[in-house]
Amino acid sequence: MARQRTRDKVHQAVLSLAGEGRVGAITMEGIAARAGVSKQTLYRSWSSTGVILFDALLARSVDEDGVVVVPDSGDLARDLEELATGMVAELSDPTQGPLLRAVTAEMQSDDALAEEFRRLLLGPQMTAVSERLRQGGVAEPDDVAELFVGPVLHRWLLRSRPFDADWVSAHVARTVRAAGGVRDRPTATPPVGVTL
Amino acid sequence: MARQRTRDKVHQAVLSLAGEGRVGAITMEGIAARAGVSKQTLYRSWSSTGVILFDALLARSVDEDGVVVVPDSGDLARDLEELATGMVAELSDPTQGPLLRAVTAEMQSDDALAEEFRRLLLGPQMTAVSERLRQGGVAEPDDVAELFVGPVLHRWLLRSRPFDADWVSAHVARTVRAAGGVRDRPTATPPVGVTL
Amino acid sequence: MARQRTRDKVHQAVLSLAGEGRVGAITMEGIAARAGVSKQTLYRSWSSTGVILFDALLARSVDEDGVVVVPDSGDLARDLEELATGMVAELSDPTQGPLLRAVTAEMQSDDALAEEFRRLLLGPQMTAVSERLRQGGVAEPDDVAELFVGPVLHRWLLRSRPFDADWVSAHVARTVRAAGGVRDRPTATPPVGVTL
Amino acid sequence: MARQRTRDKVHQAVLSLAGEGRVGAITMEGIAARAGVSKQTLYRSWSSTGVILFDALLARSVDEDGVVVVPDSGDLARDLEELATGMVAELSDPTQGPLLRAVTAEMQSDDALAEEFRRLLLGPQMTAVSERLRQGGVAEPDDVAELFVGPVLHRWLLRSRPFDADWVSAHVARTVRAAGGVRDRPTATPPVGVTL
DNA sequence: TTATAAGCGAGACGGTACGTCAGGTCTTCCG
DNA sequence: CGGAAGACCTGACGTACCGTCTCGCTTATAA
Repeated sequence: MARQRTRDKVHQAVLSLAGEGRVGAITMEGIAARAGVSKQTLYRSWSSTGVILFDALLARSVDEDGVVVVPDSGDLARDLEELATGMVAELSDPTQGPLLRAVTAEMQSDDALAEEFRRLLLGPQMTAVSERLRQGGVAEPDDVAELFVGPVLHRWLLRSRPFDADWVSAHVARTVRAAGGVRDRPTATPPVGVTL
Repeated sequence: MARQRTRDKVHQAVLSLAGEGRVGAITMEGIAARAGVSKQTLYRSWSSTGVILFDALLARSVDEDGVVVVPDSGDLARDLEELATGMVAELSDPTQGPLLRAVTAEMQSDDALAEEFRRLLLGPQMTAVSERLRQGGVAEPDDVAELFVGPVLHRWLLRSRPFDADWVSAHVARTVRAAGGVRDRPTATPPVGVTL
Repeated sequence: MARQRTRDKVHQAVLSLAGEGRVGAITMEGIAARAGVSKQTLYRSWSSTGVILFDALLARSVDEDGVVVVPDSGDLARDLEELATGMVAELSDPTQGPLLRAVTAEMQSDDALAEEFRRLLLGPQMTAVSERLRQGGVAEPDDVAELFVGPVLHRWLLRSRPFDADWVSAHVARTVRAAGGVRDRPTATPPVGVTL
Repeated sequence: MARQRTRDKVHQAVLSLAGEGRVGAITMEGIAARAGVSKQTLYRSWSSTGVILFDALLARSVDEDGVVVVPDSGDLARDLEELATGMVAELSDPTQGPLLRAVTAEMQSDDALAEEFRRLLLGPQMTAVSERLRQGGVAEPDDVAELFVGPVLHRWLLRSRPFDADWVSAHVARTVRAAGGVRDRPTATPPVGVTL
């Protein structure tokens, strides 16, 4: 069956539409037209634009192996800074960012989508961060992961202030302080990974 | 433009519709019908459902004096806990919560709405929190305010986990630790207020 | 585009609405509702109520073969009288009359509709009358056809006076006189027909 | 009070709007705006756009004395030709023509307007023509007047063919023939007039 | 001269219809 | 026989006018 072929065309169409701005204006009809696919075909596999956007996002962000990678150099502060910088880059990406915004918006009124989002994207990422923190000897790694990620989300979703490198460093410092200091291993081990 | 009588009818309609769940399904036509008002009248004063929802929210949350009040007992940890508990209560309120969700969602694709939100709601609130932190001797009060509020937003918007009292306490403790400890005044002063 | 089934429903709806008087109050929404059809479906095939009314009129008046028939008994005066009587009957018909009134009214401000009207309804009819006059040996048949039809239109559109049988006879006599008398064939031939 | 002043402003506005084409698109709001008058003032004196258009038309066509003038040189054919030429000129006038079209259209679904039209415009004009024909010894002057005017209306309203001088002459000849020939006075008398 | 009421502009208001867009479903027909 | 094409019903969009209804602001007489 031409399923994968169709998925690719649809993802391609979504990314190209998203790249043109106006992510909020993406419609089933628009995607169908751009992908050269019938509306019926879309509805057969996805129930709403939100789901399609999320699917496209996922296909791109877990590129091949379905693994979330978190840096693990042995220096927690350095790793957190790298992590935060990566997040900021993704959120600022002209394609990824708007897609994530749209999905986050739709989640607010679509429970099923929210569930998928948590299960396939948010959960693994939070787990990976938490795991890295536990490696570093942090006591309540889940909560500290939240403390680390929450302010980034706040700035981004509420658009309060732009990101800059100084803020990222200071934020890492605060997070580490909140965690009760670092007791990281002195020697490096392989990076932490979580399979989706 | 719109007479106060009309505004009241519209806000009333929005709240009643929001109370019935399905906030995502609120439409201009639905509001007009419920309020007993014509569509033209809505469009004359508000440009989208998002703007109306926000207006209704604002009218309700700054009831009379347009002032954001933050507790100030002299004990920063206690005040933050009270503050967080209040936020959680609002976010969990069956009317406020869904309205805020809807507005936050629409902000993602409506820059003007986002601007208003920041100017009239988010800004004053963040400023008030920040001000209380400064009173408590916190060094970078704006950033710490963000650190305090961000994780709440994260849990709520991404619906990762429900709120509970223990988490609130622990979160306050982490925030205080991240702020570098408290050097609060020993005696109470009047609560901090910020006029919208 | 539109399926025959849809066209039939629409024509049916128009005729039923027209039969209820108030032809001037016929609207796209009204037709859609009565026909059990969506507005989109109407707009897909017809650009205005005028066009729909005209289409319904046409569908009814050229029932099957798309031919305009003019009597041809060999006696021009008798044929013209029959023709005029038929016209008067149509204009007085409780469904046809109001429809024609409405279409004529809309033609005054819709050039495209006027063009269609001329091409598909007025033209063939005038040609058929003219042809019959030519058969009767009338010198300038087009102009005399106009002389014959014009006063009927005048009475009807300007609502100056009602039609009666005596007037019809006298009008035919005047027309024949204006044509310079009759030199009709003594023997009957098949009636004149013009294909639309 | 300042009634006449208002009427003038309104008539002025109507004529200027009519001169811009799109007579069918003339609205109460448009007239009010152009005339610098409130809608209430319009509704106080006129019940619909059709009535206003007709009023403006009337104010212009019976300029001062409210009299319809028909030429009366003693030569009926010549007078009819002059008359027809005048009618054609009016119907072709870039302001009068469209106004008349619009009024004629609205008459089709507004009985009260139709009645006024007949009483104040059509009636006097037909009577004047008929009177001139009677002067010329025509037997059934009312019907012949109709025979004379009808075809002009036919060409104009149904937009079948443009007017030209040759057609006018031929039409007058046909009319005279239909009337049974002319038995006009050899000497001229004052022109026939009918007071509105 | 000052109230004082009538005439008027401005325009908010509840409506109806407009013409368009997209959401989902169902049918047709081609490869 | 699966999928592209697209007709179809539905419901909401945002706009234009409708006809009614206050509002204040002239302005021109009556107190």
